[in-house]
Amino acid sequence: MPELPEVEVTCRRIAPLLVGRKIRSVRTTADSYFFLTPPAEVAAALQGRTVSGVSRHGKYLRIEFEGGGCLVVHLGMTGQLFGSGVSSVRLLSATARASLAPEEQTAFEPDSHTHLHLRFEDGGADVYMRDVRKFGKVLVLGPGETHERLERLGIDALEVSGELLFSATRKRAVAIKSLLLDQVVLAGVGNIYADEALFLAGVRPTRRAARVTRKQCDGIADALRGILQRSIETGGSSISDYVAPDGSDGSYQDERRVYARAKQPCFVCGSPIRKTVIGQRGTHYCPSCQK
DNA sequence: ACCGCACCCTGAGCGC
DNA sequence: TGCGCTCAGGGTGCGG
Repeated sequence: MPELPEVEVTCRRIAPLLVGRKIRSVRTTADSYFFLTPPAEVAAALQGRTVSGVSRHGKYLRIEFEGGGCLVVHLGMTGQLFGSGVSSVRLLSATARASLAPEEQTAFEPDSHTHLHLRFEDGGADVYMRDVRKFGKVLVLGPGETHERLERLGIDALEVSGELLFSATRKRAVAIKSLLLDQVVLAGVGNIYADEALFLAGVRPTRRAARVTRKQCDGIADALRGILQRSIETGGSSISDYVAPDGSDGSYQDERRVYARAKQPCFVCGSPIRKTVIGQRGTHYCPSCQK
């Protein structure tokens, strides 16, 4: 489940495969709500364009073109952006990996979930976007054009401060966790990092936002920045049953304190971690450490 | 303006 | 073995 760190790592790894290269042709799947811009228009808009850069805001990626305009990509829950070369192995789903013998794992073949397939004039590695559940999104923006979804995004979560959080929480009746997940307040935080940050800050996720103190807001902001930064450093791994054979993948999953640890002992006090539901999302916390 | 909830999708895991 | 059920969740959009 890609959140800010996973998107940042994807951004850094995909950039060398895109920047400076001219797109020769684009293959897409059939139209679906995955395509905010219809697939035929995406293909037409990308063909012949040269990528000038890749950037990220919150969980959104922008693949920018020389002469203006860009392709906006959101990975949703299961989105993957990767090249046909060395990086493909790490970015395939656990299922796809498990079904392949180790010696076969370098040969990715586009499947029905591969919604974009980019080929380049230089004949080098292809680039794929794959998304099994289609919660991801792609859209094309012309030069200077914007989109409401992007306009509304709050400050990137790596830049969050206690002051910002404090002012955003005033008069808000929602659970503090729901507020952290609100991309209009803060862009990039997802379910895992919200739970982890609230644990580190010692704040119970069900607490109403308006009742969180200024000091606690400072704690949450510090915890968020620290966790996101640390996760990027470790490769931005998300929670998964899969363990990379070579162990070279992101390892943040090994550092989580509460997420997906229901009934297991808290690392600080030993109390069993509790699981509840907030805003349709599984929520994990220590009943003793988080007030 | 704000809040809670249904919904989009597919695969994994479970019980029978 | 295989069916049917439940769960996972980012984000939108609806009704209250």
